[in-house]
Amino acid sequence: MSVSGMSGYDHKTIEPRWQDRWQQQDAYRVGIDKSKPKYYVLDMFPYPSGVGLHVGHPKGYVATDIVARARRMMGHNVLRVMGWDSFGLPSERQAEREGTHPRDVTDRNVATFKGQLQRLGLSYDWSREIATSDVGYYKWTQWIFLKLFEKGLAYEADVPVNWCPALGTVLANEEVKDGVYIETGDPVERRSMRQWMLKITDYAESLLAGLDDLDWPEGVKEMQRHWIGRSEGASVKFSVQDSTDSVEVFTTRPDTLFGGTYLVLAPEHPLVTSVTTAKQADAVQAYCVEAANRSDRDRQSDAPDHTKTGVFTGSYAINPVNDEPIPIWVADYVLMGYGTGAIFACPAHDDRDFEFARQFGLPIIEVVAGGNVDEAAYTGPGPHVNSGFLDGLDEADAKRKIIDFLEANDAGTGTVNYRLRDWLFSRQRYWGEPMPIVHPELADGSRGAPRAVTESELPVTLPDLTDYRPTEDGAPPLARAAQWMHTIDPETGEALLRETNTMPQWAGSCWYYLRFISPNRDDVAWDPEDEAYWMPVDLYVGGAEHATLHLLYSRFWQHVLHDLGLVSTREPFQRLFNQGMVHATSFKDERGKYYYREEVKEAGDGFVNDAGEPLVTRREKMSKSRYNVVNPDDMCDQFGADSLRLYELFMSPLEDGGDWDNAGVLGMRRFLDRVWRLIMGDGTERDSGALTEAASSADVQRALHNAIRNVTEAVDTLKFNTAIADMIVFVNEATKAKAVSRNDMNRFLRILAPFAPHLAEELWQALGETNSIVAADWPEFDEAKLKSDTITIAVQVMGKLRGKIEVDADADKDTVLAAAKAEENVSRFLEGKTIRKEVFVPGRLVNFVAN
RNA sequence: GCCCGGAUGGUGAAACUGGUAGACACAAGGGACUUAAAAUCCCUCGGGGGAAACCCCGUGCGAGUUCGAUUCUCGCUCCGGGCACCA
Repeated sequence: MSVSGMSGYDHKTIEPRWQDRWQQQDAYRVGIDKSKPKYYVLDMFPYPSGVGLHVGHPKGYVATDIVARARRMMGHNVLRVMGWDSFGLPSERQAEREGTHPRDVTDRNVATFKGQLQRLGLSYDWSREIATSDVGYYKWTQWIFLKLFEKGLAYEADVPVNWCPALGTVLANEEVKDGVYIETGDPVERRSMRQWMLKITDYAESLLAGLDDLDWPEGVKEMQRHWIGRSEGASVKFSVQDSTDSVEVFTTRPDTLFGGTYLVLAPEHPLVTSVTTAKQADAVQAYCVEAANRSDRDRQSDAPDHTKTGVFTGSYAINPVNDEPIPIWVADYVLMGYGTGAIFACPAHDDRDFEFARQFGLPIIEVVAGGNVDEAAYTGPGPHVNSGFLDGLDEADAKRKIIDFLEANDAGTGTVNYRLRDWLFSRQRYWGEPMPIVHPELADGSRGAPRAVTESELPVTLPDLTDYRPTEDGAPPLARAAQWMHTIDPETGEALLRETNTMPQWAGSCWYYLRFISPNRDDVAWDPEDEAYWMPVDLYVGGAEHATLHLLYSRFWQHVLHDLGLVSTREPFQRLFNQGMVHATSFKDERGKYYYREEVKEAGDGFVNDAGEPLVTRREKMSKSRYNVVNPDDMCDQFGADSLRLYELFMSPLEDGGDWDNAGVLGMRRFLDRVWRLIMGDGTERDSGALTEAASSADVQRALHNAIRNVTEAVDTLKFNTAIADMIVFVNEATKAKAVSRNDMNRFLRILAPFAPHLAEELWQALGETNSIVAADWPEFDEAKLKSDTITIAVQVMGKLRGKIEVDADADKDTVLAAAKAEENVSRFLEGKTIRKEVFVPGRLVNFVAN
């Protein structure tokens, strides 16, 4: 596959030339004239991994680049920036393997990424580049943490973590599966460790409410709503028989309390020991130990296929609605992390309770009519029965009445519960932000209560280390930096110990959109006036994989900052768009080994390897491990960045990923070659372009104005694939006509410029323009030019297409109907029939209903 | 299991609030130009029938609403993503 030899379009000289020129001219410097409207378009910034980019990554960047370039031409100040989410575990691991410092690894990876992005001609203002691992950046991450701490939203707590003894480190939930570390297979155990938590649960209601007005994909909003998981119900107090203890449970169905036949505590519930009778003590303890060894994740992930387990404590609780004693059980189908860690079970109307009751022979009492509770739990609607004063009521009324009853009898209240948990914010890792926290060093060498360092002590810089693994006793790696860890209070001289946990990778990405506003200021995190001008982000484009975590965490910080009066908007990202994942063909043999495209041969219908064994070909997500990545650098070499940019968006709608095909890039290259020839000719004597001073034909003009209209709309709707098709149609029309006016070509280059900036600039200058096309005005389309004198009307008989007629665009209904009836084929189908109905759709079709 | 998306030619895909299914591109085939090749330009390109005009069938499957359904409704199948004992 190669590009045309005769064409004068040589991307290898044009693209570097204009990239250099734009850089010299500072063409993408963000404007500061605040009288102009602003547009903040943001890409989810990447984690600079060691392997570099493949062609799937820049799809979103190209889309935002087109929006940015077009908006500049439309007269907006555009904030268009790029940075690096550069703290994180992979760099730390890579550094460990190479025996270098994570900072060096990071710098090298950033350089690779940046080089690849720059070749694509993306119009970032690189003077605003940031990296979360730079001291000048993380100083302000620490500053925000102080705000959270001061507001009581950061606290320490003992929580279970995934501890991997072999690696001597704590692992994230997503790194653990089936009790082992997914990468090495080393076993992971649960340990309770003191961890920093952020109280995101305080913002559950705020985060839920804020979603309504956001211009986000409905699916993402739904996922966040589900993640937050608001449920209304009641908290009910059950006193324990013959004891002063009482158990509090949360339920969304307080109306079924009369059907409560037992109570269940989570194995970790603090009352388990005190309610267990001496006779049951051994059994309960054995059960709890076993449950403790299974991680929360395991307990939950295999839940559906597992039969329920549990053990009776020996005691009874008193049901407050009827004073009946019901047994108290311990079972791991109740989770300590949700509600109160205890439930009352109503097996007749809850699937899980039903299964458990069946398993252990516990009674099942129907309290809502409508099902058959001997067969299965009934969760549908129906009148209450066997429920005393609730009998006959529907669910909503029964709930109201029972809550009134509970409140009147001091046995419970109506409450709201959330599925959302507090955010585990500390990591026992090196390559992250140190926490701006110190503890008094007590006489025995242990740590006292945490307190914040003063703002003037920021940044708390990350000390240099050579060994990044946690210490033998499980302390984070920063504990090795003894000199750094031991410090003194600058005012009192008190001995202090620095916090040795670092922040998770999410921290830096939580607020980077704010730092881009004033990236080079070291006196403030962001300038308040500039913040008020630029925020919120008008368009945020990135992968759907961040639907909950990153987007929820960022919103949380923004809400807190808004409550503190530090930012002007409550929501950070007004409009969100998820670009799709790019797929490519992969080749795999029976053993599951992958092959590169170059290693396989076509054979009949399929492909074989060198040994002639048939291979399975599949369309899979593009990734290094599947041997199906395409490097954007290769595409830039072969076809040029402009062709690559066009293909990224032409291949499919932005929200669908699409299947990569190098031949498609060639197709875009052919299109650009035709654009070149229209203006420059093919380099031979007999053809020196198609430009005329006279006006283009009506057909050519119609195609041009249609393209202008659709490209203009696409800047807003992001439907670039069809916009590009319309530009192609114009170029095909103009090529066929062999003549197009200089003026029209001038207009066309301006709508092409956001897509293929290098070629457009080259040809723009060839037309005699002296200012850069980057700063040219956006062309308007002329509605009148879109209309044609005649239109084609489809003619149907009984809903089937029988002919087409050509009529004047302004022909009235009677004229059109007459012409339709006269059409040869149509008249044949109408012959001998009576027309019962004439359907007339102006400008489109007529349909005769006849029999 | 639950929630959210999808399914259209050999391929990626178009089709605006129900109105000419397959724009545009890739691949394939044919032709022109050329000593030849590349490039370029032109033609064909959902399936079947027919010399042609045209006809029949066709948007995952099965029903329905309608003059008319890729589009709306109901019931399925398959694929992708998310959540998964959340009381």
